[in-house]
Amino acid sequence: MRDGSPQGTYKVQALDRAFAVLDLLGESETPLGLAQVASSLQLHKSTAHRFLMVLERHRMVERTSNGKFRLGLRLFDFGNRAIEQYDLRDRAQPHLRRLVAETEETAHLCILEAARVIYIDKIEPARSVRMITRIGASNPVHATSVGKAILAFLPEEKANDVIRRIRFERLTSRTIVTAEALHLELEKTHRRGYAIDDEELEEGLRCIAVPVLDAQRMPVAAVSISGPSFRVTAQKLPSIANHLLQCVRGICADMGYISSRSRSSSLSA
Amino acid sequence: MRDGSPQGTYKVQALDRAFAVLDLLGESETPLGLAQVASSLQLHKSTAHRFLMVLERHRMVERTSNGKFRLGLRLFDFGNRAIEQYDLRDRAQPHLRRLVAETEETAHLCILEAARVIYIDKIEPARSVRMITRIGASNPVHATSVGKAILAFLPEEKANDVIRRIRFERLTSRTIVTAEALHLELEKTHRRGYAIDDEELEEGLRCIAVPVLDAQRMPVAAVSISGPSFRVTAQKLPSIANHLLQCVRGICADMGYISSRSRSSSLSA
DNA sequence: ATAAAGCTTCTCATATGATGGGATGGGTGT
DNA sequence: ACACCCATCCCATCATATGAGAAGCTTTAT
Repeated sequence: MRDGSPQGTYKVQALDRAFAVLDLLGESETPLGLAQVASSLQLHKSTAHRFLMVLERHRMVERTSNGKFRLGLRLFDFGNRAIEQYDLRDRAQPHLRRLVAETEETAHLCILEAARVIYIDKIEPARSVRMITRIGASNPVHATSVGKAILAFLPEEKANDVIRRIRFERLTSRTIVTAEALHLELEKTHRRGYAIDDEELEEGLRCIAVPVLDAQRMPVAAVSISGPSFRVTAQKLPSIANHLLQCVRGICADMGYISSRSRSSSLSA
Repeated sequence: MRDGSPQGTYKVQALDRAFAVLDLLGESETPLGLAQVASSLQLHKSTAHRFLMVLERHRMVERTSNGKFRLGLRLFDFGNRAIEQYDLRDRAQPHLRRLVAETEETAHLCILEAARVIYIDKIEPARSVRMITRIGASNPVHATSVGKAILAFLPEEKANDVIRRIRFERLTSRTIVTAEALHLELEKTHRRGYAIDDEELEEGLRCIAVPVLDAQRMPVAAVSISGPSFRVTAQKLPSIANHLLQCVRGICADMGYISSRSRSSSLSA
């Protein structure tokens, strides 16, 4: 009973509804009026209104000049508090910046949660076209280089726990969609020392990632470089991987993950 | 009736409680157990437990390995969505970076909400000791350079609305604690073109700020440089102000705030 | 080993507190 | 001026959250 938490029991209607409101506002590109919120969520006007007023009091939503609602900055506050614990982010930034300067492609810093990877930082090269990812967003482990990088260096036990939770959705023609194929890939990844996502998440996008291992050699995060396939070519992979490894080495040092005789075996280029 | 919202009416007990839980976890440095949460908030164990379970289902809180609770990464997601609307932040970053490189002191980007300024970005010089501010946090307008910078360039009307809401708390011996004194200071600020906080928020901390004006010349944000008083000396202020003005000019250009014959009058050095 | 204390998880009868029908009023466009 | 749409507000009803308490589980003390 210590595994997943399939039991959807424990309800507090009001909370579910409130979060549905926040979700809705978060999804919407533009601020929404009361009526829109109410009808989208099948709530009655008065109910939606009451919720919005309470949420506004807590600054979880705010109103635009024309009276419409959007997410409030309190959430921004909470979000930053939530991420603070992972001071990994702050410490990693300078290293990521150097990495981006070297490779001229977009770098991401991710951590694992359940069976998804969450983007906790992103650095883009000045000249590049913007990527669509948003910090805070998440993607499935099985279709990302960062996901595979972390999984490949997790102990069997833990890795299997995660893999069991994956819903292998197909995202492109190359997405890995079976646990067996994933296991094979992870083995290759471990030997190679870095993970590759060859258009498995998105057509035309190639990524390469390296895990950040803590003092106990447990992967706590991963750093990736992503770019259009025509720029991130197969020949360039080893060179990029080298930059990544160096970057991660710097992060580990900064985090105080003593390298002892450390990452020589499977993680040196 | 279009002014403040003093009416604390509109209650949804469940929501207030849930946010109290999040607040508590956000304040706490370390993760808390169920019992701690329940007693801190005077909730009964079962109630607190139910809330935490629901919050966990929504990933608003997560559990550490030893079963304690802390803020969840869903909040990080929401926070980033909330801030996304202000794409000001993204666009301003490179300019702030340059500013920090030039001045070698910490830069902040802030916006006004009610009678407080919210830090939406912070860039620190590599060598500096870390400042204690956290992105997402807020400070009262009357005791910050950014607050005064924005207020000083707001139309009378609006500025007074804000000032009326201020609870003039004293934070240091130099804090401005009366509306009259603040009005005088704002006038000086407007003429000068930049705002100064001379240890009014915190002993030993001196800041200087310039507002970011949109196409209608309305201040939408402010950029500041903060540093220890012994480094940010009176003589250096004009020079720093110049860097700030240049930085802000860049931001405005990037945001598409057409400068027309613009910021020549009161805001050029 | 065993007991005791402390904390979490779970169940259920109760009344508290959220609900939504509907009335009111303000704003906008025709 | 009229009609429409939308936000705000009120209040009787009952669905919902509540909290006392029992049962598990883990850790610490004896």
